[in-house]
Amino acid sequence: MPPTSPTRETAHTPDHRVTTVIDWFHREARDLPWREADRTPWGVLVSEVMLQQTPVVRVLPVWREWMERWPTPRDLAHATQADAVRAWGRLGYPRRAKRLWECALVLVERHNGHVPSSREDLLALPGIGDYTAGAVRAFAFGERDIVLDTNIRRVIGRAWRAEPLPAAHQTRAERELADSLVPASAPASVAWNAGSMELGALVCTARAPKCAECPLRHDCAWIAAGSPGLDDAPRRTQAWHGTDRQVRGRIMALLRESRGPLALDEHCALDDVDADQRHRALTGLVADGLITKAADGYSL
DNA sequence: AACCCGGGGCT
DNA sequence: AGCCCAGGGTT
Repeated sequence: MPPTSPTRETAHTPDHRVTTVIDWFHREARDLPWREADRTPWGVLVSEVMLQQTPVVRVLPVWREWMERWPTPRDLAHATQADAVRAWGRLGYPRRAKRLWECALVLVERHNGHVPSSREDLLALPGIGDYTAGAVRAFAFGERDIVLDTNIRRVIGRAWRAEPLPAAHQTRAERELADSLVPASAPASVAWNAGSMELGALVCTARAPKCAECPLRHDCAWIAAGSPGLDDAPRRTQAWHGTDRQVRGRIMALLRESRGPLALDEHCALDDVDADQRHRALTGLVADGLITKAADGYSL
């Protein structure tokens, strides 16, 4: 048996903070349907796309409806894009529904109706980026991978680097630190990925962290430094009222609820919207492939 | 690197 | 009323 060098020993001994998060997760994990033993890779993929920028409580009912209607990629591939966009409801960012539907078509055509498990194949799917590819590999297939969403970035930034909030863009150093923290064994890596994400979502939240209940409160570099910098950290304010995004959302809502085409260029429900902005929203939605325009009006 | 893209619930 | 949030694609 070869002697183990100190550096290798260090690299393979999990940081005790990682172990603490894993233990906490085994005690406190929420019961979510896409975490059940009977979950499918397709269900996990759908959940991850829905959870991009949308909180769990809003995703739950829509995910259940999708799984009931379209339990496999083949089922969704037999539906229309309009069906998918309607069933998306008010989750927001409806391009995700379109891409999920396109995803189902690709899975049928190129992967025999199954979700692939390699990073390369996953990244080639529409709407699947770096985060979602890692999440599907970890949570659907139990593979060891790096999953670096905003929650995990915040937990690592605070507990290991004493930083109040993650920077706008990932750095190489951050990526390497995150990589070094992922346990070597696949099951432990999955528990770390899910657990650090859960900790960030429930306890180590962005603006009002519940440090008193945190399993890392005695080991957190940020707390040890006096929890600096949170109040004066820049806020990402995003206007909403009167924006193009709001108008697009209103148009999508009108079309979801309409059975036939709508003459939206002169629709009374959009009377309060500036004509230029209305036109911009409509042409943008057509360009995005979310709606179509015909002689009798717009439809999904 | 910068920009665009929803929406609801909480404080 | 303001603030928060399980990203991805395009330019």
